[in-house]
Amino acid sequence: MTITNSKRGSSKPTINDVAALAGVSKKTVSRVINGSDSLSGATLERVQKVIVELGYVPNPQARALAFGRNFAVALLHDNPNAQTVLNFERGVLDAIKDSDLALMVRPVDRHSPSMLEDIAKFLQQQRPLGVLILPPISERDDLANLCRTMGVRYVRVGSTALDDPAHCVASDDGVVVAQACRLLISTGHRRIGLVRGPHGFRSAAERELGFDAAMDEAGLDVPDDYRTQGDYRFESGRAAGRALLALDSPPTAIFASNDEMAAGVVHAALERGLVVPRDLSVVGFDDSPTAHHLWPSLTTVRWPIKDMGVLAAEKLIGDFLDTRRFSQDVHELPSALIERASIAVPKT
Amino acid sequence: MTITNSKRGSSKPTINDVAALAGVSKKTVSRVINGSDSLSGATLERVQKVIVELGYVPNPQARALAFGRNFAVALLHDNPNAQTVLNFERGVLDAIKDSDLALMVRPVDRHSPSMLEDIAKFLQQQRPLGVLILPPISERDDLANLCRTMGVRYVRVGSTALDDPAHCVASDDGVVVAQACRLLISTGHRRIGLVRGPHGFRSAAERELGFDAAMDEAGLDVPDDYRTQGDYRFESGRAAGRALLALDSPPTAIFASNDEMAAGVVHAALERGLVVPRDLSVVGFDDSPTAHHLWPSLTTVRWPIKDMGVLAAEKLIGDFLDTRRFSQDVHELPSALIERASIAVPKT
DNA sequence: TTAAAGTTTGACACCGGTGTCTACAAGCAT
DNA sequence: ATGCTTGTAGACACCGGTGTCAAACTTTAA
Repeated sequence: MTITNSKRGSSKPTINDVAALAGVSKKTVSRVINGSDSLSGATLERVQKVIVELGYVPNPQARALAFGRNFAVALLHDNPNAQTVLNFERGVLDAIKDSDLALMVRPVDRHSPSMLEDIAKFLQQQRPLGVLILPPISERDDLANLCRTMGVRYVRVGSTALDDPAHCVASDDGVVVAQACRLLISTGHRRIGLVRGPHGFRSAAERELGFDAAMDEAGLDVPDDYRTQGDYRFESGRAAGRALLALDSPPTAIFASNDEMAAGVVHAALERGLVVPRDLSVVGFDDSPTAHHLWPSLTTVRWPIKDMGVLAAEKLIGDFLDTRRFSQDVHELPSALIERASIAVPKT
Repeated sequence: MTITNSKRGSSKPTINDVAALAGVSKKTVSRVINGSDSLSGATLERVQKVIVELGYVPNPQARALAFGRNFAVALLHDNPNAQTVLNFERGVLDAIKDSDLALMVRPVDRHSPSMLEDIAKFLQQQRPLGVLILPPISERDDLANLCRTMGVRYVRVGSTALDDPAHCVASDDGVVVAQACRLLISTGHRRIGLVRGPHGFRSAAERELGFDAAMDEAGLDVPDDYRTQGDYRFESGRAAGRALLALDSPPTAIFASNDEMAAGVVHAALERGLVVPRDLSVVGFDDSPTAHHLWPSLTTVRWPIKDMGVLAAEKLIGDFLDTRRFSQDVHELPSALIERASIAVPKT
């Protein structure tokens, strides 16, 4: 026993204080903290009692230094949608709230040429246990490779499985979009337009696939000019809406690949003096606040984003958590179709 | 000189490697890193050269342990508005991007009885250099006191100066709201209704004060039933709108204390078959995505939230930063009135 | 009964920095 | 030249944990 009591009586107790009071070595206390094996029931109990008595909490900074890793998980995102990021964050915090893990959020800039380097530097410096990656940057394989080569755990969140089940959490965009489109079809629509998401985005491709599936199923033919290109932003949706509505035989319903663009489509319709949904039905995707606030409120698709946060955290650092809500092998979570007021029976 | 080279050649260089290569002691390298005084130009230069050569970056975990503080600033928020949080975050990151500081984001639950304890535990464990507090929890003096007694620096963000200039960053809500209301008045409105923010919120009070100022100035009398109570959420705005429009002599314009409630007011108007802005002018506050996406797009007030992030960070940890954009004594930043399409000349 | 194997625990170095105190050199007044 | 102050840099302990390795004790097998 070479342990001395900490000098400053008022300060937070350290591992040394616990060790001294329990009459064991630091290392033994460390073993108790980390739930290591090979501990006799007697010592374990004694040490735990002292820990509680002193209200001892291990110092994360010291642990990080000795362990070579920060007891934290990092969230990498490129602000697809503020509400999404925050809700996901809530999910992650929910999952880790009983552990002594921390969450660090890292916004990155997808358009910066130094993005990968910046992230590499961040991972080098902060050494989180692992990273959670939100779309759209979750789709980048080079980022996943970076994590792999740097030995940092990662979980990618996406519209579809982006990686093997251990490294991804997915929604089923294609499935719900098909469901949404079937709703349009069963309401009577035959001429249905599409506003795509940006090129190169997996989510955009998945949603279009869902759209196609529903159209095929119903034997509906989609003319080329019914498929318009957007970039997930409001203005692109408005432009797409204007183009679609200016066609000789315009669609009676439009599926926009996200809510912002759907809002743009609604604006385009209103500009022409059309009434939504009487003259045009619109469906969006995301269930953003906008979808709720728009008039008419928008029928849309809601990602189970908070649950995805929980699941992603559990996948990433399940071994550090003592309670789990999801089983190991789940990786896809179902989205929900939120039916609101933007769909009606077509006039003709 | 008691320094030995690090054994593992491939690993990141440590302070020991730098010291050995430069032929100085660890402590001297430490002095260089921290820009301490009392260093001869010769050694400083030599050490700096080696640092660059080796690509040495100090290990934040080790620094945190020795320094007794994490080189990070924490952002405490209660999700007033997702976009606001994220934009503020951007500002903070902008300010610290050239330093080796990190940002940790901490959502808290204002309604949880253990909020203060949770935050205290967080501060104890993570030991950030300081905390940035976003409204509405920034308004809580007990939180500020907690920081003060725990010796953690803090800066509070609010609608008005919540603390002495060194500890707060403020917008000028009252001033812009008055300006917005003057715009309504000069457009011809005489019957102007108000949807208040929730009781006990400084921002709500400030905005009402601005409203009052403009009304007084114009000698307009505001009947009691023109002042309705909201809680910053959509539904409360809709309810308030319904109540106002059901009055015998309804207002021709309504100022809602935030955009969500303004959206609710717009819904209430549309429900009655009114056309906005022809039959009712509406002004909101926040410049949220909703304000932009609504039809008609909403005239509203934009907080300089990103700049407030920069300013708040500079106030909090200016001594760790080598570049500053704002002068020490600025603490109020001007908001902007964003004129869009929701105001028109009243019919009568 | 004794050797071999397994279990539990401690001493000690170490992670990579910073604080304190001291040694030494240079600059200044006496 | 002597003594004193000031500036510069090093030795060493320390922050609060974890890894390694060996000692002490227990159990099992011969």
